[in-house]
Amino acid sequence: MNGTINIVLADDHVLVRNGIKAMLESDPDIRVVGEAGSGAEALEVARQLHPDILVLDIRMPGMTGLEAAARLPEVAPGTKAVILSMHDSEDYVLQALDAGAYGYLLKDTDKNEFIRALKQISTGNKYFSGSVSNVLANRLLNAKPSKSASELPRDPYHLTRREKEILRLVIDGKQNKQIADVLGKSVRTIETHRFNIMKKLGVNNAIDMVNKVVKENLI
Amino acid sequence: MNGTINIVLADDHVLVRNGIKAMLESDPDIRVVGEAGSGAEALEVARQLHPDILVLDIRMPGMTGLEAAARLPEVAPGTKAVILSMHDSEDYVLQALDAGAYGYLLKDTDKNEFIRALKQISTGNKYFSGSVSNVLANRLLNAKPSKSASELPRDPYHLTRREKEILRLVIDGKQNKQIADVLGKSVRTIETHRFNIMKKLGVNNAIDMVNKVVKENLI
DNA sequence: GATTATTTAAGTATAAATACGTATTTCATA
DNA sequence: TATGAAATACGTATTTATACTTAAATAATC
Repeated sequence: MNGTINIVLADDHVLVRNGIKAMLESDPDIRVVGEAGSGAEALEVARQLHPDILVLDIRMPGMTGLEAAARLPEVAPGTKAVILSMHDSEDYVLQALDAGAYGYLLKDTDKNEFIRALKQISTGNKYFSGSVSNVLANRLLNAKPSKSASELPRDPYHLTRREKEILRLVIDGKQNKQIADVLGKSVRTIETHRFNIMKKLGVNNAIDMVNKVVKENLI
Repeated sequence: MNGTINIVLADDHVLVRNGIKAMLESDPDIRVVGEAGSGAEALEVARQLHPDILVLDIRMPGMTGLEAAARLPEVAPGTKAVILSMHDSEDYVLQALDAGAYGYLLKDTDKNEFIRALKQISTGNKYFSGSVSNVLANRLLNAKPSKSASELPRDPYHLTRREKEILRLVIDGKQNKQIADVLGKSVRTIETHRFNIMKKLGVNNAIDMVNKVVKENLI
């Protein structure tokens, strides 16, 4: 990353801010340039300083961290909000996402992970504590409920393992020569497999093979 | 659930297995009870030992970790699969989810996080490395915005009308002879169009052409 | 009406895929 | 250890696709 990451910390407890500040500034690339004790104050400081990242405790007097995160783009468009919380409550996590937060970290996140998270976020990625990913993953799975079953590779054509492996490479656009090289086999072998695969699938050319595989979600 | 967590490690490199094993067994609650060097072997060992967690490297000879994860319920219903990977590729992460994996950890995950992840997974939660959560979060956010922009066929390659028409037929699995018949043109004409299309798209074979068109939502 | 873009199509080669049949080796498993 | 499935590989032949170049006949547009 290019240069120092400027951070503003918002938490209504000075002690907590000090603790986090000490933790973060042990890394030479991170600098805490401002602090705030409430959501409103956080926005005000962010407007003045335009830090790279605004770390917001979720629970603060007046305006919560979630609210502040949602308003952040109005006052400091380039600044990325990160929510700090004690709980990995599903509600909070999803609200943070909705609020446009770039991260959701638990307060018991250890130092290394915290720093890693901030660095990743400063590059524009999102970072959610691993413990929180549970919420995201479940949400994603429930969003596409019927999929997970039919998303599993089906196998109605009794393709062997090798055949599937080769099929995968074929679909990836590799030609027989390349596949042969990758697998350390002769081109003739690949051709044979390919012939057998097409026979099993009942198709007459490579493109129909690809279409069939994609459509029927084989592999 | 409050006893020892039994783990089976699957990675095709003994060194990697040893490293992870040493790392994990520094925790008194975790025991590595088996190892495997391939996806198939992993399933076999899982069937015999029914561990709490099966840690699968994503890249293994023959059957990938993702495939093995998907098949795991058939051979060891209670065992939870965790994918280990070098990359936080979006594809892999989502595939892992689909495969029913309980976790996706990057290989550079540090010891504490690794152990925390396994403990959380053993209780039935999911755990995705923070760096990976980026993928999940974006997926969740993009789930509904039915991209009005990318829904429309894009045209960054300046394909002519005829070229698109032919491209459509090619993707439909038609071969040049058939296309020529349908359009009442000579096969050479179709070949020329096809050559020009591939040139414009910058691909070297039909399958990559299909892939590109599908992926980039041309046509 | 001149200019430009598109469509059409051929020439000439090479490379690759398709279509089988056949056959050996490997390997899990009965 | 016999058996069958899977993986390996060659032979032979035909068909398609790829890789260019060139160039004419049609549009389209300015």
